[in-house]
Amino acid sequence: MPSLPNAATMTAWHAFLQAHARLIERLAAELQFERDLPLTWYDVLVQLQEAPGHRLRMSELAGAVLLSKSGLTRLVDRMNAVGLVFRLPDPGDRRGTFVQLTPAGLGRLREAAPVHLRGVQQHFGQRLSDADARALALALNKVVSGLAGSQQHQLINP
Amino acid sequence: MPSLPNAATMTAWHAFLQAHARLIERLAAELQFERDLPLTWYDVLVQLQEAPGHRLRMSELAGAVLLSKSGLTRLVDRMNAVGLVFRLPDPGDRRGTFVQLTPAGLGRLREAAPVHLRGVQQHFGQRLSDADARALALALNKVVSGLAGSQQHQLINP
DNA sequence: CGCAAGAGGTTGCGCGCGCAACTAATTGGA
DNA sequence: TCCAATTAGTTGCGCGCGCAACCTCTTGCG
Repeated sequence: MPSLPNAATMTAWHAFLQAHARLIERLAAELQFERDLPLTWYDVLVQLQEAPGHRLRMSELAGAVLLSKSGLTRLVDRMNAVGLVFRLPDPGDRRGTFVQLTPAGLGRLREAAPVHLRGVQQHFGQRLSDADARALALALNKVVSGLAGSQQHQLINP
Repeated sequence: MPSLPNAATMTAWHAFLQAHARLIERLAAELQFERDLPLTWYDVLVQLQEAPGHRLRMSELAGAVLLSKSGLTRLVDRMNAVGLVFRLPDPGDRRGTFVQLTPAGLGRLREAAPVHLRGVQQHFGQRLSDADARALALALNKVVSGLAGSQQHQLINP
């Protein structure tokens, strides 16, 4: 049975929440105002750009950008409507759908990336020593792998 | 002019985003299913409980829980409707409104806190050594104070 | 085979939030 | 003193998201 968090843990926890909220707010605002691009759209563009053939299955993409299936469906609808991505049926599995980056989408990403990366460096990287960054990555990856290991919350008996 | 983030920074950044998304999702789900309480409500209850007289001004509370004014107005509406908090005019400044915890609200908080704190320990604190926790707090507080210092994004010339 | 069980996506629906406009009260000059 | 500028909070509105139900296609087991 787990005990309660100690003071050091709670301090880290509060700093973590504060940092995330402020950083995301700031980065999203910068991207929106300087490149007219929501952060969610940017995430999709990055994931597709990194994927082989610049395309991913809907479900893979949903997992990568931490969105629900329905949320991604509508997001892809919107991005498709303005020509940044398009849908492509999977010939091998006719249930499946690929999402692929268009040249326009790649262009938008190339415009936006410097703004976003500059923000990450300016508001996050710049404040951290190399040791800080390594310590952060190490500690938070422990947390992530711990969460990935434990299973879904038990809701009902199927 | 800021340079671009290095590899260590980007690694830390990705771990940070992953950890936050997974942790919040998990903690919110646990609180919802075990105590039928949204995480946002829990945050409000905590802030009020910590405040002198168990009450805060709307604007102070909005800042503390990282919500917009309108968002907090509706949230307090809902929590008031089920008797966890109530509004109280400020006699000293008749524009202002206090929000105060009811006994029922304090009760709900006391039921919920062990669940939430157990989750923080189990999914976050437990994975971290004392040194990890201190390093996290130190690094992230640097980030937060950096953000607090830089001013609002310049939108228009008034 | 043939049909039940499961997986991939989309749609109906409602909710929580932010933005901008608004009201009411306070403050600070000229 | 008085009125413009500011501050506190609420309301109208629309958007982005998750949940659950649904449809289609695939898989596996008799």
